[in-house]
Amino acid sequence: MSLDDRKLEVLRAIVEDYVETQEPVGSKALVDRHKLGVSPATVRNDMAVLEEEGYIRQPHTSAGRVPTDAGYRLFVDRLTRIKPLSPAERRAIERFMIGAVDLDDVVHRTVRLLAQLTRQVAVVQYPSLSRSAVRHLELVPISTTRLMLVMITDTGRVEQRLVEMPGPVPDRDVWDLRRRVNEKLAGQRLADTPPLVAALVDECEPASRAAMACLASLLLETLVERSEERLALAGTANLTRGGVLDFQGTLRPVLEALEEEVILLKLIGDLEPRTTRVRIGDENEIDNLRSASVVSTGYGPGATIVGGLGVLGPTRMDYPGTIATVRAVARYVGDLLAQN
Amino acid sequence: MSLDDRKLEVLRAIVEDYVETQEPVGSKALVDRHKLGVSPATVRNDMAVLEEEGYIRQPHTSAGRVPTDAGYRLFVDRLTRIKPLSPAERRAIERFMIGAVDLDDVVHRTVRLLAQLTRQVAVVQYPSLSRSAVRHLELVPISTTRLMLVMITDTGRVEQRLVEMPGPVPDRDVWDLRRRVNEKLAGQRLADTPPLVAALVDECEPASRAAMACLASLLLETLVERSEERLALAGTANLTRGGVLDFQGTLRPVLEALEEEVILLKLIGDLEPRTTRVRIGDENEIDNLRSASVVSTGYGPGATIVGGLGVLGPTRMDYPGTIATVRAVARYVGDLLAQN
DNA sequence: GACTGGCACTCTGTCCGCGGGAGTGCCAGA
DNA sequence: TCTGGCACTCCCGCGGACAGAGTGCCAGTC
Repeated sequence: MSLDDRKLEVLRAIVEDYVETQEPVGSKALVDRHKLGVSPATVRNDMAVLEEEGYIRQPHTSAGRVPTDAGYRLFVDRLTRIKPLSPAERRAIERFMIGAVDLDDVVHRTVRLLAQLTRQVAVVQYPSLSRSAVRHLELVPISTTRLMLVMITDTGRVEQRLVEMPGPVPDRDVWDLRRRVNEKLAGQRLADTPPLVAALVDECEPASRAAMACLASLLLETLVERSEERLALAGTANLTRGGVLDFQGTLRPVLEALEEEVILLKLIGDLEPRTTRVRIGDENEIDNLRSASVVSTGYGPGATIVGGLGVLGPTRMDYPGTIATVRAVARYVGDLLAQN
Repeated sequence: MSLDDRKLEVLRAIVEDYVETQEPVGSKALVDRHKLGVSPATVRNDMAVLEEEGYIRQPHTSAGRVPTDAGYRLFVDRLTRIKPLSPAERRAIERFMIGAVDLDDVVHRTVRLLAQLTRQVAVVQYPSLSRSAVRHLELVPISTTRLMLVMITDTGRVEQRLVEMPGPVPDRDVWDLRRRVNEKLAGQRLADTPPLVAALVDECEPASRAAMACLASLLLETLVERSEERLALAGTANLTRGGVLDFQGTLRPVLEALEEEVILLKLIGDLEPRTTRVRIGDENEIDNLRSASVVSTGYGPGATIVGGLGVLGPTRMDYPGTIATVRAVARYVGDLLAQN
């Protein structure tokens, strides 16, 4: 056998109460707070089964029960009632995001908004270069042998890199380079550019080939291969809510993980379209985050995904609320990007 | 009377021991560890005086002594022996900074380096726009009525902003605008530009005046007035070292302060040239940081200062070491910038 | 067969009292 | 002016006692 409806209901009640009170919940308290229609003794029997199945556990004999990671997982998968955003939250989103002037601004506002609404740590990835298309490439002479390469993408990102040329480059040549590069690459997705860049060099007359090769290698190396990802973080102070009880005593490992961009990108940079991913405790591959949960999703204009965003908090988290908020914010940001 | 040499020596010993052990230090331990040449009883008398003068205090009767903020202040002002960097530290700086490819890279490496060397929270301000000069302004058409304005400064910063033009702007006009703007502004410090920008509009023939006015107002508003400052942060995990004893129990207020760019800028954005500023505990204007100390200094190529950097940690901090490191890193970054 | 009330049991958190230890302040003497 | 000695104060850690919360189990009921 496995779990009948009432046992699931008991699990839900335990999760909900524990998330709220942060204290192990006992059978008595449970029947008091929830209309389960049965006596504490019955609930105790159900709890024993739930514990045997690994969904809840006792911190110690004769304490109340606490959900395990598996318990949260079941809760999220099967017991979550979709919780619509409150009007106040909707208004907060609008108010926060209105008047954003550029991409940087959008990303920063978004991450703060997320942190504030969910009362957790928020992470927002900038639109990924590899998923963006080149809008324009600009070459600006800095000195006789140095050019600044500025790339503007259709998602609004602006990336720049200094190019050390093999020799002096007269203005005329700069114009020429700029024209060729743009003709070839403008409108192309960055992921598709490598062969085009190679072709650019091949098609070059010998005179300017050296310069073009230099430019091309830089383009490939720094803008495509290293495919620079950026992200913004906010709300670390929220980690200190609820005492140091969450995160088993120390924030240390969590703070350390949050400093590593690579880790954060792994967390929110999952690419499945239109789904919200929830990683609970041990499901996280990163050891430092074994006591944390991450809710993340992709965002982008229309149906395409250009980047990820999400929040991180204790496993003891309001999953329905957090999931709803993350989704809503992602949708809003997507719409904002679509307006460009 | 006030403090003779031996009393100062006692204070120094107390500070040094307390910083190291994080425990109140008593008279006995003091004479054991330091060659003071007097007995514990004598030291006790000196301690009584130091306490009366407000430089040390007892957590409770019959405990050892702990330096007060004033004690640290005196220590920093009068008792700090300059501590040269270890060869290992010098090597770490070199190794860390070598191969930085652009300004973003330099700033990020710097902030991580600082955090690692001092084992504290590090903050680095990007070169301030208002202290930079315009190297080049670029206008890139995004759509018929939208331009992307890209500004490159002599400190390597690249800022961009979307400009919504009053009407369609043909390519010819874009060239014209770009030429005029650059002729007028290139080479000027940003702080000096407002009258020049105004002049730009005045000198414009009526046909393109509307467009220029639009561009000008954006330039003024976002690039000069709002004088956008950026900064980088690293090492927050270091706040958790030494238990939660530092910061009187909760990291909360400190983490909150670190989220506010405005606050951080106030902390490290002090402009006096070539000095290192130390703010100890209560000397901080920000309430949330009353239990923290900040060591900051300016950096820049040659003698000019273009930005600030510093570290934040518990008042119980190794001041001589931290000051030396902050200075050394600032000098190194300055040299790096000068090479451009 | 499923549910319930009752009861004994277990474990935690807390309060209390009690030394041991560290450190001080003071005083008399060198 | 410094020092050794001494009494005093206060923290800290330990063990025991106790109340409270919660459980597991069992016998009884529908």
